[in-house]
Amino acid sequence: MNVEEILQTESQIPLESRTIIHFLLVNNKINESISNVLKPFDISPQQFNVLRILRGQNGTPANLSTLNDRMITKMSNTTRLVDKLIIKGYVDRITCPSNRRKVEINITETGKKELKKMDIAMSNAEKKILKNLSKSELKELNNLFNKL
Amino acid sequence: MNVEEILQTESQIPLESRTIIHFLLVNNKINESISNVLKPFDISPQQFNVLRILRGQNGTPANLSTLNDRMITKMSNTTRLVDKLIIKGYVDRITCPSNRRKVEINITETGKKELKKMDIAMSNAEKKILKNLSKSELKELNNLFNKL
DNA sequence: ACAATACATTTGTATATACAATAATTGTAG
DNA sequence: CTACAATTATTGTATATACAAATGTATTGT
Repeated sequence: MNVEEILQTESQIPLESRTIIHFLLVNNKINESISNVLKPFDISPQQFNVLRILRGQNGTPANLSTLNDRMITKMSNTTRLVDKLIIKGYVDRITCPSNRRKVEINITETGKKELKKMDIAMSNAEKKILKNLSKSELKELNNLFNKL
Repeated sequence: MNVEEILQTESQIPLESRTIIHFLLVNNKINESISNVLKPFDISPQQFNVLRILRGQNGTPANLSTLNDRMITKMSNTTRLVDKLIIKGYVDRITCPSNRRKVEINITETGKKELKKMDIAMSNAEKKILKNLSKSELKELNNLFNKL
């Protein structure tokens, strides 16, 4: 994935700008791939993200602010996102007994089962995206990201 | 930016998944920063992208499919995106005389002037995002991206 | 106990985006 | 030269997202 080629420019782009643009281009590719993986499951990347967070809770219910904190893409409307997962039967939501302002959101058995299928598809897609990088290159990439 | 810390998990995530998640997290940070830079100019990242492409044309008008090809984030509605830039007076659009199916889109002088201001703000933001990476680390990052 | 404040979520609304359908123009095969 | 296919852009519509306002509940100070 070459920046100059895609942008069709001959001019010299400053290294910082080039890096950011490069980053956005790669990100786009990743997003596309993720969307394709999830499309058969009729679930959006954000919904998938929420499901994974809930599973990671290991049975401890999550409330909305917890979800928001841990979501990759923060969005102001986790309520409606959870609504959609409820309709699909992947999560349930009850008002927190000890503090009725809060809600308790849990992944259902159906949700876990479906998530497992998605994981496999996702894992394959990830490997495909990153197939040209060696283990050490992957580590290097993570190290660089850590610095940001 | 540490993945495990943000995801609040103690479990070992496979290197590939970790890289992708890491990528998405960094991307989110970049997007946020870009949005903040552009907010005072009342322009979306996509609109900014289109303006830059048009400037890069050096006077050669672009039609919609050219824009679509070069845009970082492809979206199906470049028409309405251009509409908004026209309202702001940053670009103009005429139907192509030689092929009336096509349109010719150009950046205006006002557009160029505003874009110059945005560039400065954007460049500062880019430097800020990448401030913890050395020149050689930036190059390394670009090299890794090239392989994807 | 009451009012004021803070908290957690939900709802309203405007804008953005994705995808499909439509319209307008051009190219082409017979 | 006409019918049909291909190209390019626009419009319609449903869903997603961002941001602000509203709702319901809990906490705090007096």
